[in-house]
Order: sequence, then structure tokens, then C-alpha cells
Amino acid sequence: MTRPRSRRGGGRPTIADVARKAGVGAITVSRALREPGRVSEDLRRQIQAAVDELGYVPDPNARALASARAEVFGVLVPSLTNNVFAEVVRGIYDSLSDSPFRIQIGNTHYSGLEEERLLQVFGSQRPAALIVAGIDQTPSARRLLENAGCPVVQVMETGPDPVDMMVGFSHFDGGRTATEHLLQAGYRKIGFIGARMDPRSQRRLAGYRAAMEAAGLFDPRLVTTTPVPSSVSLGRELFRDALAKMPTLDGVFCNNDDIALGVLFECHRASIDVPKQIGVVGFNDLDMMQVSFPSITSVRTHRYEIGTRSVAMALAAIAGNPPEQRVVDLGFELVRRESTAR
Amino acid sequence: MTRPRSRRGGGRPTIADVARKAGVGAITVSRALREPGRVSEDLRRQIQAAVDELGYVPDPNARALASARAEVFGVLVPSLTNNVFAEVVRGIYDSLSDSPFRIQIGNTHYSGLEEERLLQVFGSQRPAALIVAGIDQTPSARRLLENAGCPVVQVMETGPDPVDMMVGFSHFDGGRTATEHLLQAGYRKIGFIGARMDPRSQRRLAGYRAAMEAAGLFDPRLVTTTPVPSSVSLGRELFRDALAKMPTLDGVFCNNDDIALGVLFECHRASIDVPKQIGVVGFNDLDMMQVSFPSITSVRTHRYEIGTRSVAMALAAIAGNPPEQRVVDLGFELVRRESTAR
DNA sequence: CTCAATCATGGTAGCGCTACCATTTGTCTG
DNA sequence: CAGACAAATGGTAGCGCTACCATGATTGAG
Repeated sequence: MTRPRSRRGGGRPTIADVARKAGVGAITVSRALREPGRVSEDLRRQIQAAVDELGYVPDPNARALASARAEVFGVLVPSLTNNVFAEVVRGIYDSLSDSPFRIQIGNTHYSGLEEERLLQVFGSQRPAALIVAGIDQTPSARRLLENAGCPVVQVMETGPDPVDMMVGFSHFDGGRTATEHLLQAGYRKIGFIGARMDPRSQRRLAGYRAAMEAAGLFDPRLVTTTPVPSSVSLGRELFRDALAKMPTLDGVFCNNDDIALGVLFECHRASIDVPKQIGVVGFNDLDMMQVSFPSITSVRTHRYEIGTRSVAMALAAIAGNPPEQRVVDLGFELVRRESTAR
Repeated sequence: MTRPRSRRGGGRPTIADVARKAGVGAITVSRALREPGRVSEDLRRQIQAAVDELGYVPDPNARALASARAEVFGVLVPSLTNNVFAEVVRGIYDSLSDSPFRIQIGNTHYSGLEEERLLQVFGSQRPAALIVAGIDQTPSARRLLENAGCPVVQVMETGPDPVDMMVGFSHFDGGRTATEHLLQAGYRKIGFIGARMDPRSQRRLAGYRAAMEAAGLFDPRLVTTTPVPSSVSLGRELFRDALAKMPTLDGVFCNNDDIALGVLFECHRASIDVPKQIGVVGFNDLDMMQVSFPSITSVRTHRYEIGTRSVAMALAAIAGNPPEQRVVDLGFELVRRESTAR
């Protein structure tokens, strides 16, 4: 004898309202919306009319509960302000904007523990796919990914042992290529400057080191790093530190473009000629690298494409066509500019 | 005689499992998790133990369906890569990271239609709160916000007619202040350079114009704008256009710091002395403004705080204590630097 | 010591949707 | 033209959780 809970939903139309108005069963409305091919032309039109008239929008919560699958992409990135991840995320958004999938972003703040916590939270939603930055998950996070029951794409890097799929490039090779370029240009005392030494930065450093060692020029005093988050002003400071430590420095491979810009500005200020006295190479090739004076050589990475490609792979897997190539290396390009042209 | 749908959920524990293990009713588990104060110390511990042992995580979809309210903050921004919004979003994330609320971001791409569409989608989820950038919603979007049935915070700007709450500052005043500073420094032929002339940019331009007119110095040929998205390289190009149009230019107020940086680089390249020949002012005061050579005067805005403050206001409203002051002006500060010191 | 008020706990009935059948209708084969 | 089969539609029973009410235990006032 309980009366129905008088529309706690706040009165928005439900699938039953649409069904009534269209004179069909609720399930047919559901089908018309999700698998239009399985409903006759006639009914489909009728139902669409009812939907439009009522302004019906399916409740994703009810949908997820009933189908045990939410139309959500979970995305885990270590930072929201870092331009690099922002571009990846933009690629993901653009690729999904016309799909029914929503996006849930988690910010791990470069913390493995936080990543685990967020995977736990995401998992409880039964997402349609997970896209996570990096390949260095904790064992526990890796287990959560393996048991997620949905396609998983690790992005930003490639590596030997994907949880499921991967899209990225080799940071080691990027670091090595940048350093070799400086060597070929005739620089010898080449420093490495890096902030926020996350795993990707570490691998770029390793690439730098490999190149320097191969040339018999590696010296630990050439390396200046800090765990502090990267910024242009930090780049300037680190460069000053590096110069103080090693006044004969004649080149720097900067872990990213912000740092490189900071270096460039400090050179201006200290009247150090770039590229004559010091060669500068950045990483990522942000727009401003080509504009700065002098323009800065940088390693161009395909961040937006990493986003779009990872979505494409996940969508294919959801549709039942997991891509044959589970690890996609999008590579990078060294863009030579004035800052290393001497 | 239908057997239950053998755990379509994929076997993760439900509230019933926890209840059984703890020897209590399901509803008590639900309460222990949401309103611990209403469950006795004893049971609470027992339940917590069962939760930990089973690794139970509540299903947010079921929760949202049953309570007609999702623990989701909907956030609508016009761009994901624009540093300004990225900072606001970061503030929002940081403020909510310890709460049960998830965040759903929508990218409107500066389009009113897209904003409407996203509000529709968000609305179907019954979010706990909505945070939207800007105050220039279409009438239809405004209606959607008014009927959202949850706290709404408009951010980035302040204005006379909030849907519910507002956090921001006056872009008009910002533009005027920047321009007045240039005037006071003795510059006369002051140009305005702006890309992506969204409503906020328009108001900064209006502020610039007001200051110039008050000084009897306004000339439409001093204004150079484009609807193209902003970038450092675009700043350089627009500055060249501006100079070509008005070779006697002796100052520029740039609609944002990217543009200002592009202007600075072009000045370097063309051997134009900043600040002697040309004064440059930016907007937002990104980190690099203080590092560049010369350092660039800019209008510092409190982007991160806009994010944190908007969340605080929304949370208060959710808790039933809507803030007395519904429109919060966080202001801005003109930071004087070398680029206008002549 | 009684009775009302309070507190702690539980049962039931949905929230809005879809998976899983069942049913009806039309279509083709032999 | 019967029988088999596919296509189109519908009914029922949950998905996992919480709102609402009911119940029993405890407390305090008179």
C-alpha cells in the first residue's frame, strides 16, 4: 500500500513515458536508441518523435546499472597543467565528443598510490575503457588494470610488456637523439637539465647519458636535476646552478621546453650567445619554440595523436576488433633550429 | 523460475555481501558508509572490517540511481589546453580530491551550442553541482542551468545577474588598468593585440578602449584582433600586422601572455627595444612573465583560487549553507616589470 | 513504574534501465 | 501449403543501492 516515490527524479521523463507516448513497449524504445537497426523504420520515427517532444535523455546511471557497463572512459594523468598531458587529453576529448562516451579524468599527481586509489574508484564504475599515462604502474595498480574487465591503453611511452595496449614513443631514444644532435653540431660539454624527474624524464636522461658515454664525454657533474615541478623560472635557476658547477658548459639538453625557455632567457640576461657559446635543445616542441629568438631546437612529440590514437584503439577493442598491433610507437622528430646552429 | 542473472557485474562484492559478512542488514552498511554517526561504534567497526576484507567499493551508478543524485561535479570549460582554464580545473580537482565527488569535464570549444548539448548530457546525470566558465550563456543554456536542481557556479568573470553563484573578476577593469599603466608610463600610441576574441577578451578590449578614450588617444587602427586561437607564434604575427598598420606604435596591451611573449620575441628579432621603444603588457601573469628578458608586466589573475573558491561555495550550498555573498570578486593585480619601465 | 520520545536497526519497494527470454508475425523452402 | 526459421516486439525480473517506513530497545520525564 505504499504509493510510488512521487518521482524523486525531479520529474524528468523516463523511458516509460516515451514508450507510452509512442505507443510501444519500453524495451523497444531502449532498442531504438541503442540498436536502431533492430527496430522497424516506422516505430523508430515514432519513438524519435516522442523523444524529441518530451526532451527525453537516457539516465546514464540507470543504464550503467542495468547493463553492468558505463559509457565512460577513465583517463589517468599525472598532471593537468602540464602542457603535454593537456594535449593528450584534448586528443581524447576530441575523439570522443561525437560518441556516447563520457570521460572521467583522474589526476594522480605523479603518485603511484594516488593512481591505485583512482583505479579503485574508476573500477567501481565499470568503465568502457581505461587510458593511463605511463608504463610504470605499481604491481597493485597493474593488477587493477588487468582485472578491469575493459580495454586498457597505456600512453606516452612504449615498453615491452603492455597490460593490454600501448601508444607512445621511446623517451630514451628521444633523449639520445637530442644529445647526438648537439654532439654532431660540435658541442662537447653538454649538460642535462631536468625538473620533476618522473620515469619518462629518467629515460630521457638515460638516453642523454648513453649518447654522452658513447662519445666518451659523460660526466655526472653535467647533470642537473630536481624533483620540483618544472617551470620556465625553474629552468633559469637550474641553468645558473649548472653553469656555476661547470662554467665551461657549451650545450644543454633540456628535459622539456619550459626549461629550455628558461635557459634561453638566462642566456639573454647574462649575454651568453645562443648558439655560439651554448647550444640549447628542448623537448616536446611547443609552439613557442619556433617563435623564440633564437628559435629553439626541440624534439617534437605527437601528443595530440597519442590521445586520438589511444581512443581509436580502445574503441576498436570495445567493438570487438582489438588491433593486431598492440604497441604503437608514434615516434618523434628532431626539429633543428637556430639554438643549435653554429 | 528464472535464476538470478549470475552476477553480470563480474563478481565484485555488493553491499549485500558486506552485510552478510558483517551480520547486519544491507541498509545498515549503507548508513555506516554514508552517515557513520548514526550507526553504533560496534557495528561500524564490524562493517568496516567486512568492507576491507572484501575490498568493497560502492557502485556509484546504483547509488546515483537510488538517491536521484550523483556525486559528480559537472565542469564546463571552453578549452582544455588554455593555461588559464587548466589552472581553474586544477583548483577544482585539488579541492575535490578528498571528497567523494567525481568530476566530469566538458569542453565547449567556445561554442554556445556545444555548451547547451553538454549541459543536456550533464543534466541527465543529476550532478551534485555545476561549474561553468563565463557568464554569457545562451538563453537556452541559462534555462538548463536554472533548472539543473543543483548549485551552479559561474566562474572566470563577475557580472550583475548570476544564475546562482559567481566567482571571478572584472576583465573590463583588468584591461583598463593595464592600459592606464601604459599611459602613466608615458606611452601614447598603445595598441591592443588579441586572438580568440571570446567574451572575456572583448571586455578586456572594452576596458582598453575606455582608458584610451578617456585619454583622448583611442584610434581603431590601434586594435588588432583575430578569432583564431591564441598562441605565441600568432602573437608575433599579429604584432607585425599591427606595426605595419601603425608604425609609430609605442606600446601594446596584449590580450594574454602568449601574445605578449610573441611580441617580445618579435621585438628581439627586429631589434626593437623593450621597454624603450615599445612597452608591453600581458594578461594572466604566467610564470614565464617574470623570467623573460626583459621581464613582462602583466595582470595577475587568480585562476587556481577561482577553482578552489567555486568548489568551496558549491560544497557549502550542497551542505545547505549557501554563501551569503553569491558573487565573489577575486580581483587581479597589475605586476609591473621591465617591459614597461622606461 | 508507566508512557512517550529517542535511538539503533531492519524490511520493503522502488530508482530507470536493459538482459533474457517469450511471443507474434512474416518469409522462405520443399 | 505445411513446417521451419528469421525478424520484430514485448514482458518480466533484476542491476546495487537508498528513501521511506516499521520495529524493537533504550532512555527519561512525571
